[in-house]
Amino acid sequence: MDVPQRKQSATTASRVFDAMRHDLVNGRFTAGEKVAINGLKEQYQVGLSPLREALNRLAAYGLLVQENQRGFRVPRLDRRELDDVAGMRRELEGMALERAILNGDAEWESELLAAAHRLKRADLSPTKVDEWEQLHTRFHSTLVAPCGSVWLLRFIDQLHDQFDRYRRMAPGVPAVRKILDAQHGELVELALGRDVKAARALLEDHIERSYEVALGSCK
Amino acid sequence: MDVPQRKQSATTASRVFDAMRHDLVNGRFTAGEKVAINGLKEQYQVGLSPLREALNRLAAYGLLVQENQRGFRVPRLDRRELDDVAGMRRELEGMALERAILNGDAEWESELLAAAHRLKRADLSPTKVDEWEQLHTRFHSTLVAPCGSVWLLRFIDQLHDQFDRYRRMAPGVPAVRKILDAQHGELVELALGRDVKAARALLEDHIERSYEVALGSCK
DNA sequence: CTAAATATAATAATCGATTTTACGACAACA
DNA sequence: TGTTGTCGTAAAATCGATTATTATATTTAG
Repeated sequence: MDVPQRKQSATTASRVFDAMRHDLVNGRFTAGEKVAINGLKEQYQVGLSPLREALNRLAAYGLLVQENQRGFRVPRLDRRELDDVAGMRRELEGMALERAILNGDAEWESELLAAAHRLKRADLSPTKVDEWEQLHTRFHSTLVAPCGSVWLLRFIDQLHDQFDRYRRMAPGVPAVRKILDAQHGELVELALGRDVKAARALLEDHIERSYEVALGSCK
Repeated sequence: MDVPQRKQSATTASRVFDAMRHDLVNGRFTAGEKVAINGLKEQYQVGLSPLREALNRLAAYGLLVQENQRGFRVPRLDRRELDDVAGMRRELEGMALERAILNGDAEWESELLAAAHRLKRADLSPTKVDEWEQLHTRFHSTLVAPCGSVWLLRFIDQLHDQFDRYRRMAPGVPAVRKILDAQHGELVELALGRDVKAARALLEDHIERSYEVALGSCK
């Protein structure tokens, strides 16, 4: 038996898109810098056409800004932009969570418990941050998954990527991190208990606290 | 005095993106059809590279769907998709209108009046539909413009394009059209009167009625 | 006759090279 | 000194051709 190839016949452009998206969100690019296309060609070992196609997608997605005739730039870290992103996350994820709690079935409950458990067990040691981040993203997306709106989920993902770019640039705050981790468990409890109002309030508080940590990247 | 050239040195890819976005929203492509890249090359009189870059952006934007190794397709018209889009429009534009009414200044009031007036005066004769559509879009975007969130406006634009694709495919309903047109004026009144609740309720009703018209494209 | 296997045609994706545009240094002029 | 204009270089955008993949037609085995 052979493993079905990781992404069935992914195209070069898609692979570059995924890789760059990951690298942008995780702060591997300096905010505000101009993207050196020829440099990226070597960095990702690809040709110009698929690379440019990936850059175009990333710009449409909002992780790059495109200026006609003068290439692509990594967006600056801007306090007001972060305010906007965090505020929209509160609104949209709050809305999505309410709906998810109303719609979510037993299967969702199981997956949510599983996602929370995996996240709690994952360690946050410097070498495994990426893995932790992935589980964290997975947890939050599981939480709102059954909200019933594809577009809402799409917007939330997009905002999450924007937000994480700031958060990953910011210095960690262990004390707050501890609170945030605890809130993940509490969120699961409230969600399973179908306490719509309390769950939403907690999620909004969770985002608010994360926001305060993320602010550290704007100074 | 010379008119600053319409789009200062826009790139070929951007021009194609704009043109195709317009054509997709206005139903110049058959829903569900596979995009014949070589055909488009002739249709828009451009080479392959800028065309593909435009297609990639449109896919990231949601007006095309991209399937690795098998090109691009025009999304199908799907009843549930329309439900989702309309529902999200109600939520997000409602939210944006509330904020806009709280933030909007005198300049906004003027622009809103102007936009509403231009729309009312525009005729809807078959040859000038495009012009009317443009004024209509302009009106709705002016209405929510001072909501204070760039991301909210971005999502609203995106949803508007999605929605209009359905509406423009649907047969017109003159009786409803008349009501909708009247509502534009009422929206201005309520907005200028800073009646947040009533304005939001009316906007949501407005979207609901448009939705019922747009439904005609799914049968 | 049906279904799997193979060959063929169509088209998507990518590459390498060319053309076009912007940016910075320097010179000419006010 | 400050402004404007020109040139050279670097980079972005585009083109034309090639390669890889999928879809279609045809063959062949059961």
